[in-house]
Amino acid sequence: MKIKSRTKVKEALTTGKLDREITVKGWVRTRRGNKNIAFIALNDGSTINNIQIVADVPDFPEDLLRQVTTGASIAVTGVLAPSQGKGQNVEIRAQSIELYGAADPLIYPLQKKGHSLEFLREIAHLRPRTNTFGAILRLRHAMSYAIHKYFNDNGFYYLHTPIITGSDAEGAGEMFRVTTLDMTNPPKTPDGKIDFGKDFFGRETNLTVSGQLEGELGALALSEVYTFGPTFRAENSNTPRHLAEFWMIEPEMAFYDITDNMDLAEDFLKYIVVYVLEHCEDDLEFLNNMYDKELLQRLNQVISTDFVRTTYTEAIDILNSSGVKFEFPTHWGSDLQSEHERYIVEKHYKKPVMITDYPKKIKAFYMKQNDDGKTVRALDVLFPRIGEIVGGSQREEDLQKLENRISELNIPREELWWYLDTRRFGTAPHAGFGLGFERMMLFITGMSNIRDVIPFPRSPNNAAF
RNA sequence: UCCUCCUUAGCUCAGUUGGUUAGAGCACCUGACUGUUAAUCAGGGGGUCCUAGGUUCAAGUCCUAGAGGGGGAGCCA
Repeated sequence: MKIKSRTKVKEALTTGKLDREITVKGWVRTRRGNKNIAFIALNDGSTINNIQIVADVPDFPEDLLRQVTTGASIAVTGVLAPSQGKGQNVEIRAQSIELYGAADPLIYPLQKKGHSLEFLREIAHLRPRTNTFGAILRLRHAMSYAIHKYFNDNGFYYLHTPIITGSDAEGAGEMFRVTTLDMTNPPKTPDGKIDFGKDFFGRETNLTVSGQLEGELGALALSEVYTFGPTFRAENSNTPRHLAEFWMIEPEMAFYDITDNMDLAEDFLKYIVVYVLEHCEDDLEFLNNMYDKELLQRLNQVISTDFVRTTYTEAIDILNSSGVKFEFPTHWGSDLQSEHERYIVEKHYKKPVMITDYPKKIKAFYMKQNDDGKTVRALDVLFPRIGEIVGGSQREEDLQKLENRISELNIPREELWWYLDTRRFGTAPHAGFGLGFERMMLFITGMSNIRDVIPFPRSPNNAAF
């Protein structure tokens, strides 16, 4: 499909078919020049690179060029020609310029100078027009596509798990309530509680915190499935690594054990990195130069090394014999804190680490219990700079063991009858994990705040745009 | 939620031991320049010093509270 009479900037810059008349459309990044000649840097989002428009000022109405300022949207028709100046190979000699929309330079917030990421967060409606967010959004798309392609090519089916859930048993975090009840005067039960039986679904409902449980239902029928959708956590987390609304990828595979799970996680993560290195060179180079001089080096290192595979118990031993004084002392049974994870990944191994076999006390009910009676087949993948990027496990497929664990943790069993049915009928070994999409974005882009790798971030006290 | 730092022009920031009319760079406006590269050069306009109290002869500067933001921690992906 081709839009008649419009050439994308990316194509114009790379086509090699010179001395032909083309039309480009986009937004002005800068305009400079004098009363005889004007240079306009035009960008349409198809690439981080701008195309240079050259206009002989006397050929155009004075009023028109005056309005061609940073942020304005224009269409330019002219001849694509080798550039006379340095800095670009080709340029367009403008024959006609049409102004779609001016951007009053007195009040347009974006300037041709750099802006702080904090300032850009306040104008999230305009920040896609910056080099940085153009690069990030193109990478976000490329990664999404790579994820679907990877799973499709490997025989996985994309399963759409529900956004609205009646299950409160997953335990992955605080949930957002979904209701149509009148909040100023909700119906009450005889004992004074809110009567959710009168709510839209006839029960309490929330936004999903994970598609995993439903993912398991799919895996125990289609063998390999994955979800890729929005996920909601109402935790009051104020960190550069947490969002209230984020996207999560959750593959779930029948007949996989914990080792298969690790093999998949490593292969999958490397595939995404290879994909963006091959398809997003310009954007990555820009981010490498502007934000993180070691970005490309780190990405290349990840794909050329085997991830370390170790156990929780070994990790504790490493920490205890490290000689490092941690703020939180480590002992077998305590959860690994950020400082511990960082030491393991960044100081001890200096590469991605997969840790398995955590104490069952600190992990979720559905994880497969090991024969030692103390640990479960959990899997955390830790990345340098990011920390935990993947959390998963082999799942407990034994009905009796699963029910026992549910009882021990006082989880309401009746809400999980459908989940337990999978163990009752044709149960099978299976495993899966969750990848935080924006965490992966942080790693790929070198950005340091998760609010800068999603177009419109939602976090405590912030749902603007 | 806890700890900590920050908030001065449209943006990024300086502002000394509290002391006259609060500064710079960029942006913007005007002018100059026949090919620029975040163009350059000259000139100009632009301020609720986050808000509310307080201390003081005097507060951008010190104190208290609040709001917003950054970083760290917890929760996790």
